[in-house]
Amino acid sequence: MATATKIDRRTEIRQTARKMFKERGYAATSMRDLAREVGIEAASLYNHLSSKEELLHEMCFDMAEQFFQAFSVAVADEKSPAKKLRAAIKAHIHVIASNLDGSTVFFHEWIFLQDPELARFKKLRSQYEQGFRDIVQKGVADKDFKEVNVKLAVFTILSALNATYDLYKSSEKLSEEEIAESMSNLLLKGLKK
Amino acid sequence: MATATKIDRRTEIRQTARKMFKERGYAATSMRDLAREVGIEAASLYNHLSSKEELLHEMCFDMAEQFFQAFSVAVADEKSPAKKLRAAIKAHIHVIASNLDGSTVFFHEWIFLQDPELARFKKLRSQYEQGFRDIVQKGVADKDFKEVNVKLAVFTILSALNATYDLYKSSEKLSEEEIAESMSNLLLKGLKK
DNA sequence: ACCTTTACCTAACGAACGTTAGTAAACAAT
DNA sequence: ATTGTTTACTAACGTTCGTTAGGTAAAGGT
Repeated sequence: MATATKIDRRTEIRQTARKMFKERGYAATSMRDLAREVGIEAASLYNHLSSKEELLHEMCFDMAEQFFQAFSVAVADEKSPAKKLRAAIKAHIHVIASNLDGSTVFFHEWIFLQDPELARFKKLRSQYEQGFRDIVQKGVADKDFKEVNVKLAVFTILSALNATYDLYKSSEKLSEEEIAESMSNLLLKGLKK
Repeated sequence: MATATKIDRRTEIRQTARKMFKERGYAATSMRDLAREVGIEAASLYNHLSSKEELLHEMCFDMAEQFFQAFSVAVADEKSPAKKLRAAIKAHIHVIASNLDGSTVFFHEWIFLQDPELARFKKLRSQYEQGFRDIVQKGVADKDFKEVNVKLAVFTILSALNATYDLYKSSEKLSEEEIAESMSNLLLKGLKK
């Protein structure tokens, strides 16, 4: 059982760390805070991890991978830019909804990464955004979308999507599908009749 | 000149603090870091402020006031919900563009406020959001807007707007007016032709 | 039965934290 | 000329930080 126990503790520590980094932020969460929450001494944490920053690093890059994975699967099935965009939006929201703590850390705490990884992280982010821009660009080229500023449009879309983790802590009972549907409609068809 | 010098230092400290809280976050900015940037000793800061948290507190509530002020001025001039919304969007973006450091702190660092002020801050935020919801609600009632989920629509709009501070550090030469115009169009008329 | 590994502990490291006390110099007001 | 205020300093306070060293007891494999 040694291995199984270890994996459980490992997972528990990472889960707890995600929740605490989300709630108080990376810089304001101490290893002693984390240890207390897990129920062991701070020094004992180091049997399961090599540094505080490693925790953050893992969270950020794990989420990045999930976003990439979900995007490429979602987009592959669709033909038109509009459908691709809707699918990408839905996939993005799904990843957030399935990883509320992790995605919050991903969006807010990546600034505390140190520079070889920080640069790699930024590059991944911009690649991901490029995927959205390619879809919108194609839509404009096809005369299916208006002649918008593509960068700004994608910025607007992703900014709205990236805030959706906030929706799940309110008392409103909105499902993932409702959120994705409403946001897609608003962004594609607008508020005006 | 004693008074003038004091005001200058006071202002300089607060300006520098805004910039540093924005760049590294409140928790990761130490009073010694701040003092070094200003060019004095950490202890000397306390001639110009009473605590680190006071700095954050001032920044957050000063920005809140600016958002409220700009909103009410902008909305007062307009009649239709669509025009009110466009004006509110423009005003909101203007406040951000005129206070890039302060607004970033306002959006990201308010979690570090302590509880009497934290609660007050949250209430102010939700009042501000209600202003937007009232406009959209009116638009729906007037059959000028689609029958959207009002809370979700405003959430989407404000999430997009609140991220715009990010646009000014990119190399793109987008003016405030372009940003406000493009975002308003996208949110009101949508991406699809 | 012995040896290794795992998972925790206590103790401690040097560094950094926010903040206070006490003081000296510069300047303004009387 | 004197007094009081402002702005800075050095020194230090008690606390907390991330992390390491070294030890112990139990479990697992051979």
